[in-house]
Amino acid sequence: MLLMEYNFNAIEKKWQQQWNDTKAYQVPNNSSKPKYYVLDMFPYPSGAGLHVGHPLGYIASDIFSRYKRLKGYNVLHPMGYDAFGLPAEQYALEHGVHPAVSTEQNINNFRAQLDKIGFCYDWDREVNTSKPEYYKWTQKIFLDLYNSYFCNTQQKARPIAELIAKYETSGSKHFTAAEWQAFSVAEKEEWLMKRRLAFSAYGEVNWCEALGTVLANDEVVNGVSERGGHPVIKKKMRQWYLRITAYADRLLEGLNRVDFSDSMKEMQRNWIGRSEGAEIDFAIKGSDQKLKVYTTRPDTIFGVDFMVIAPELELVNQIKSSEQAEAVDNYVAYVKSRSDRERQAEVKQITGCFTGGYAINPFNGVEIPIYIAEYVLAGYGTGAIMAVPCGDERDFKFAQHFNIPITNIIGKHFNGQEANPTKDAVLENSGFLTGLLMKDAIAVANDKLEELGIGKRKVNYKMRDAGFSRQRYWGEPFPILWNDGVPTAMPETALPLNLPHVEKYGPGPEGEGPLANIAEWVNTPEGKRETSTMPGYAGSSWYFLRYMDPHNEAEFCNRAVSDYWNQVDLYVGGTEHAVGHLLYSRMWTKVLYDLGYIGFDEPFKKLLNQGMIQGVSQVAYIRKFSKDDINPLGRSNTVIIPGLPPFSLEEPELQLYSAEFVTEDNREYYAEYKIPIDVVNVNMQNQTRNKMDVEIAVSKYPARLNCVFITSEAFFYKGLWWSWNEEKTEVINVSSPDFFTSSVVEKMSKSKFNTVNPDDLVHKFGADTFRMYEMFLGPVEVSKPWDTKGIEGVHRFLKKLWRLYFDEVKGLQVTQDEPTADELKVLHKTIKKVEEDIERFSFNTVVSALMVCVNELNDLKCRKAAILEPLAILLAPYAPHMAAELYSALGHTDSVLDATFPVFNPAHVLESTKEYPVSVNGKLRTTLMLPADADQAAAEAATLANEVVQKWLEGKTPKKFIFVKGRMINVVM
RNA sequence: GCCCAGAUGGCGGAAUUGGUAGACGCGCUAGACUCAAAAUCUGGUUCUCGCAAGGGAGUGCAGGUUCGAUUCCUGUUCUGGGCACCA
Repeated sequence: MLLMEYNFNAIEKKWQQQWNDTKAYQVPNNSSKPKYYVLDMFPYPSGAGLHVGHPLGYIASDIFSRYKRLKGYNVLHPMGYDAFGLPAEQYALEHGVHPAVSTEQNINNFRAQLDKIGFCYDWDREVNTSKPEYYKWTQKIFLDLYNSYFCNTQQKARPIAELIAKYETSGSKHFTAAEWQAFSVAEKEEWLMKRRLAFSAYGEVNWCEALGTVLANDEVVNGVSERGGHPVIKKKMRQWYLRITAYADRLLEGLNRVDFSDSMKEMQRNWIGRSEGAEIDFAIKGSDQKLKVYTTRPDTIFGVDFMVIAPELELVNQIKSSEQAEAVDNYVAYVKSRSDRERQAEVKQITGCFTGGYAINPFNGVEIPIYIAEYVLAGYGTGAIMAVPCGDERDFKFAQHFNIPITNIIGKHFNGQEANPTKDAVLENSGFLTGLLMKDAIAVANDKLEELGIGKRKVNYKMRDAGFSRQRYWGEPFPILWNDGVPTAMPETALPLNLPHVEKYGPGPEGEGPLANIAEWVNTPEGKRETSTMPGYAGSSWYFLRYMDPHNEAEFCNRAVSDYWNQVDLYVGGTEHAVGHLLYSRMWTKVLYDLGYIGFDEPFKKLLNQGMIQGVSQVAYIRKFSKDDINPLGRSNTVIIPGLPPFSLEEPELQLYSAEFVTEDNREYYAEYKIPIDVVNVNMQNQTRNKMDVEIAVSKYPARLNCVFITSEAFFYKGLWWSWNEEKTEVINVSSPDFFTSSVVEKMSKSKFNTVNPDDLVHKFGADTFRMYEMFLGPVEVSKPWDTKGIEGVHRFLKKLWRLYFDEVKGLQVTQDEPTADELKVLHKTIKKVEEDIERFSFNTVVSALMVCVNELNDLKCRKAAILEPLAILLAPYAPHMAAELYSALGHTDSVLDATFPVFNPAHVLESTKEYPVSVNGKLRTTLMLPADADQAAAEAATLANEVVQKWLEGKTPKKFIFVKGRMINVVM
């Protein structure tokens, strides 16, 4: 009976088993077919499991992979796990479960969920970054980074041995060869550290004294630790970094050679933040020190009214006057508690502090007061800016706030009310620059600065070197040993350096990671091990290479294999990785290319961004009562229920108000409360409202039994509805009075009770329906809320499609008759649409096209194999199980996976006539049937003879007649 | 605050190059089948005036360019993502 009706459970089980048994998704590393590499962004196997938002991109890439296979490609489509990371360690801290254990559980769960959806991954290529077989190579690539430097002449990475050889023979601009040879090991290492691509230096971290640990930005909320609410300050610690800034220009250049969206490229360009400007040295009054500022506008140097330097600069202590010392120290302490983002985001409230020091303008000798302010960050430029209030809005506000007199150098272009950042004004009041157009003056000022030796042109990048160490346990250990503060690299032959097992996940002494607690691991005869571990992006910066050659024990990826698979042709993932992962992996690829390990320097040829599927949270309200308040029904806050002790409505978590009570006016008196329950949409006066069944809600979540659900009709408490009777509150006999919720669209998250689990949907409707529905929701790149209701429409469509082939009673009904012209037209129209839309990643409209096709074939009562067989193949990327079943029912013993995609024949869709829309003055008035080859003259004659057109012309002669062949007709009068 | 994106019926969305706005699906609604229900099938469904024929308005908001704008330009509002230790 399997063949009669659409039994998706049996069909999907059968084909998944068969594809598994025949290794149908195994991909060889060589083939006569052209190659195609489709990759999903590396997932972190979170403990929360998959919700319907996760597989969106996986389904899109799966469809594309299957499509490419039908088109005759050898398609690499792997999956694996970015398994190191903070959440597993956090879970270990709280529950004592070792991260390796919880990670494995999560992976098993993740895999089981993925398998149900029917993906075509080649699971023989699965990788896991937390396995020594994998992180051995992450460590090896780290050593390559450590043992390389960026050669400015060749603009590429070279082995550091070449640099050492150069130092030994010819020295550098800082030292002679003889001096180099006389340096101690530590001194040599200090110089080399300035060049290594992976290097160690001091940097600031979020330090929480109370917890004795370094915190991730995620763990800091409003300046205090998320756990416990302890103060968090900035603290300098020795850290590892990757010298990504050396690659800034090449990362910019590479963007021209990849197919990413313009906005994605724009975000990366802005992140890199290349700017051309000048560094200028200002003398400091009464000091030998210089104040070095970076500016992109040296033309405004005569308009400098004050300087602002980053509060954390060492210089602050040297220039602060004794009168200002206390204020400066207080301000510096305040800034230490602020995150970089807070420091830049705060614009309304201007903060800062005068240091008491003055810089001297080199051109006119004017004394310029030096301030510190949080909006200047030490990491960008020189950490000091020259402020020109007439030309910069923030400087202007700062000057106003501190009553600093403003110098006007642009005459009438500055009105004294707001700054004018123009470059097109003629400079006034500007010494040797007076009379020049500002944009021309930039070069003149730069020339002068360089001539006088007080400044030089400088290209700057906003991007900073990437912090590469974490004071954590669950990450790759560094293959580095320390001796008296000097690091040495372990030999590659000693890799992997295994992550030791620990029993405790708490921090080590001095904020070091948990590894510092294992003395026997840290102390070795060769030196002390580095105790921090690598960050999450270490393993994910090169994983796309390991998939090509996942079991290679001799190298991370064989060169011949990476030459075959080459770049990832299609990379699918979210925009949230725009500047993190994508930049890091692009940098690593460039380094590996420079060092000759691979033959391409951009990892991802085409990037497809997937939108986020948001959850719809249901909200009830909690009344925020004040002391003398009465509840919204005009009664006191106490509800009396006969036979029960009176309860007060002043225990907010217990009373949930129906949304009908909340209006715009009184909204401030209510707080939102997320409800874990599905709702029913009801139409009321042309408005959709969400009605919740309180009894079901309570039965599903027994903890809610003690809640009071308040509606205008009655309230629900302890499983009963009670009336709002003036005299006495009594049980009423009603079928659920309406309890309304309002809905909020937001990120899917367990805490908001708005997650939807794909397993339930696959169980109820089948994987094929689920896959199609995810695509049908909308464009894959766009974020949209999930609505489970619509899935039934897609399920109905698949059943309808099934019934084209099968009669419930009579079974397979397909005939071998010759198809009619109409039937061929429907098929070929669909082939064209499906192919074009998949090629442009418009996956949602493909589903519509298939629906239209099935509707039309149904109208034509088409049961012909010549039509239905190609249709099954068109369906295969989206609903592979059903397609396989139909294909085999049509008599095929070969696999639908390797069928040939139907070829579009334009002869079948030719039309002899075209219905033209006819507008008068741009407004559509009628349509007109014309021969497809009608020319302008014929069209004009037919149009003017048309009754409706004549009516609108009112006897006048049209001024203009517009005819766009095959498109439209417009008569202008 | 800065960077990026988005806004179209009751809902998700379609309109690919500036050319018939609302395909397809959900929901709603009327009907067929049924003792009834489910399932299935058929019709209707942007708003608005009108018995109808036929008008008018309409793609967040305000302008502009054009014979013609959801599409291009300027400004603006709101929503989402990112902002360097979540991944």
